Amino acid sequence: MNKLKILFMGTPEFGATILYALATAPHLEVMGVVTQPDRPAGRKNQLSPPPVKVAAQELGLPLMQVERLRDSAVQAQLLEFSAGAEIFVVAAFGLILPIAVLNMPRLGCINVHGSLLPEYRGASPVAQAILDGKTETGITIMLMEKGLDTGPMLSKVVIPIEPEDTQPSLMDKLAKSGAALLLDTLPRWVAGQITPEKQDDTRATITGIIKKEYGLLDWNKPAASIECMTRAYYPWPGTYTFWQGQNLKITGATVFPEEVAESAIPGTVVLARVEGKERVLIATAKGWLAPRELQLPGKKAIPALEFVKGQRAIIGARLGDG
RNA sequence: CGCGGGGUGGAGCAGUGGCAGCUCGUUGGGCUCAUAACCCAAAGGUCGUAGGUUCGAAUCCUGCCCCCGCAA
Repeated sequence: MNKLKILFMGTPEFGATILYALATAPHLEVMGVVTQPDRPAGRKNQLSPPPVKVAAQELGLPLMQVERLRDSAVQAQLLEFSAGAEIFVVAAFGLILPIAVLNMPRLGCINVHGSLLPEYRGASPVAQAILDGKTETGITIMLMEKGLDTGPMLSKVVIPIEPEDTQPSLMDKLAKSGAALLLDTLPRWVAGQITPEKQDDTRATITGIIKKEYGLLDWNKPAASIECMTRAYYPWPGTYTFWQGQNLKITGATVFPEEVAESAIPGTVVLARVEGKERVLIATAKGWLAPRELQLPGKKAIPALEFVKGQRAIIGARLGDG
């Protein structure tokens, strides 16, 4: 039996996990990998390769890096590069595939998407699911068409969201399950054993690209939804507030009911004894938020209680504003 | 050469030329029916590192190492 010849497209860690699974599967052959260019990153703006590039190099696979797919010159290159590929598999690539590209492979393009479609189409399905306090999400494998994540679905797997799941931890689970599902789905689809299921567009929701400002905490929200933010936006863009005009980063949090301390204006920091333990609590619209780690610019993130020992002025202060 | 902050007892911080300090922890003692609360006492620091300036450097100058925020 001939191995299915695949061209893989992806960029971040999620894509790299999928790529490893494809490349090491005995019944498949990854004949090439397409990813985005190296980008300046980090403190010295050093050029860093996307995870999928690193994976491709470790696996010894032919690699092509593209900035954009709209140019006909790039498309011509891609056509040449992908010669022989029967199907394109796309996982968190970060670029929209023009029709001309979608039409290249004989068996079309399929996408591994991090949600249970038609819910959470778009760029940030995982963060949005955590943000919404969902208890489960999943992976959908679908045929790609012109619209954004609108294509017919081939298979799905449901993944529970644990209360302590953060964006990367959930992403990792999704990638692993998605990879397994993909290995199972590909041969069955190629063999004609799957009937694609059309998406119910009336139930569709869209997620956009996350912006830095989304991480600014609003103490007039309930503690529970702020806690979701700390998990959805970890580690990027992170969640933060302001204290004495300085950016104060908050990493992780626990929610406590209103009764554990005397009520205060949202944003107020108090030190209270809860269940025998000393806790730093921040007042919210509903309930208390106990931050796990706090960090000032230029400083390390440290446990809230230790932070307070060195910055006693924060007790009784009001966070937010600027 | 992207911009910037920081390294001080075990932890977190203050100290910008003149005896190294604060909150907490640790250890010992006291108070108490009791305590993670309170009181008293003690231990614990070559102030990241190498050099320089100075009568005198944690503090000023220079090199190096390490940590971090912003921007991307």
